[in-house]
Amino acid sequence: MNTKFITDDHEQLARFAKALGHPVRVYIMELLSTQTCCFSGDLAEDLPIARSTLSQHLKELKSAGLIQGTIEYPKIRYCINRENWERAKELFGHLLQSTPVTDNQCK
Amino acid sequence: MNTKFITDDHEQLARFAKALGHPVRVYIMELLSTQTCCFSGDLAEDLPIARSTLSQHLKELKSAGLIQGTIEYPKIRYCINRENWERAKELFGHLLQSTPVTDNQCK
DNA sequence: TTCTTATTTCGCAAAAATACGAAACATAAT
DNA sequence: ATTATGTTTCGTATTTTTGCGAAATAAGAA
Repeated sequence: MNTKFITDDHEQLARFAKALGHPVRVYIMELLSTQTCCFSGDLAEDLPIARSTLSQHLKELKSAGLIQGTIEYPKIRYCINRENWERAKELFGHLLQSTPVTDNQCK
Repeated sequence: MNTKFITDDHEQLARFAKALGHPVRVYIMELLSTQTCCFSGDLAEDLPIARSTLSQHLKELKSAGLIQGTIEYPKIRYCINRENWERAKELFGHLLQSTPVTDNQCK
């Protein structure tokens, strides 16, 4: 409980991870990361959940900064937020690519 | 709601992501990914949370398969579960490294 | 055997996530 | 002005997560 062990990067990474912590949201991000964009209705046809539920998942991804929506009436086009996606890439990459030492080197 | 849009990989990635969806757990995994192992008590000294709370975070990481503990009385040595960590690396890597096309290619 | 140590489990409470259907919204078409 | 369309917000219920302190546990030391 000393100075500050949990950094802003830890917090940010946790926020991104939490947003990815549901299969539906993983599915959406995967789709968006290959296809650049999509409409809520198209997703709704694929996924076995209510549209209102899907909308909430989109809202979460949006509030985590991973996607953004632009209105194209009567639809809404959802795309990846590239800047933050890059940031997520960096943070996850840093965490996952760190190479654990051979073994048994506890402090 | 057709055949199966959400795959086992989506589920697995979501499970890993969810486990990483808390700053304390990110901190722990970062520590373990550089330092190979640690004891619950050492973490407890660093982190501003009750020991029982820390224990629950460790339990969650364990049940997500990201870490494992071996008893060394009176302590417990926690290490990364390398096999699953590799799996997480693959899954996250695949998702994050996919290159979105230039723009505007909705279906 | 009794004490000590490191950690976990238990019991609880508060907050957040998940999900649904109904209703609301904003615009474009009629 | 009314209707149609795609999506979101609202209200609600259920489940899960987060957090704490107190009690339990398990083994080694005294």
